[in-house]
Amino acid sequence: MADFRLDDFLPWQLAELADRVSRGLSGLYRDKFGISVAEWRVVAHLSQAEKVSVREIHARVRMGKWQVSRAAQRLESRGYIRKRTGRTDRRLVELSLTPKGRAMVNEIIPLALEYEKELLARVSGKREAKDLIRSLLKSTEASN
Amino acid sequence: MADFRLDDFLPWQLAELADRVSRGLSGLYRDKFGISVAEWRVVAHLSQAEKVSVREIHARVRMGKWQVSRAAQRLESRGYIRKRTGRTDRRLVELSLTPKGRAMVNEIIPLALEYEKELLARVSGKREAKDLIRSLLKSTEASN
DNA sequence: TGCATATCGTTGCAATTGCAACGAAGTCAA
DNA sequence: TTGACTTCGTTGCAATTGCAACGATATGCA
Repeated sequence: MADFRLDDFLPWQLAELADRVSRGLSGLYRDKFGISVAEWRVVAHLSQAEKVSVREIHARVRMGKWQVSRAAQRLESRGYIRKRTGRTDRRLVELSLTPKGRAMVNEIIPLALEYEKELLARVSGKREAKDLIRSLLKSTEASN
Repeated sequence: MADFRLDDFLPWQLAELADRVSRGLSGLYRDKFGISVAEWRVVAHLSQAEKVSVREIHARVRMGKWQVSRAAQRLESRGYIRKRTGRTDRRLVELSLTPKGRAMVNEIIPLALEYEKELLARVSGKREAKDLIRSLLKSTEASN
């Protein structure tokens, strides 16, 4: 039963890899803008749409909604986003980027894309790589 | 600059995937044996070798050494491992599985391997998949 | 040998996290 | 309209985590 090597075990490899990549990437924006991974995810998501509710981000990015809430608080206090009560449904809180936040995102995104590119540069078959990840994500989708 | 989709971004995909897989896997041993992910990693690592020091696990699995230390404490208090001061270097603490711990590991490992197998089952090109992960791990190795 | 320095594992403490409970707002049916 | 029920976002609190400092041991150089 000694035929188990932890460093050949896919779940562990994925955890290790994700951790390294996350740390590497966060280095790109932590120092410069003082935002955390959670905060980066929120603003990155906001860059895709005009107004987004906490609920939507929670569902999409699968962060706890309290996590989104606290990230939004910090981002607002630093002037990166604006929070406004929803017009039609007043339970909702609409988040949107301020010009300052937009500027920050516009500065980070190229760095992030560059980081991703370099990550894949040394890998043979980038196409297959992305397909594989997508496939794995699909196959774990049920485990909500 | 709206050409950035978070859910197509590799770092985020990896984080999401690793999280899902980790949760799914831990379900296999959490209920049955009441051990955490950190504790599982320690015993899994111990299954490969007779005696291992805290230091070695810390370096290998890249858990904080205090994390290893605390996991070892809990594992010892439940009778899964034994801690003993190193013979030659008395600063070291040698960790080893008790029979009870060995039995637990022998029960978990097949489940873990089965889980990994199912994870890859729906993926075309398992060989390439493992190669890809290894390749990515290699390319992020410097970012210690 | 003796003293400075390094390493190992643990622990105290502060920061972070996750959960569960809450108030506010909305929905639906009677 | 009222009252039961649901949903949204926030927050209090407890558990977890990470760091930095510590005691104990080892090493190396004068």
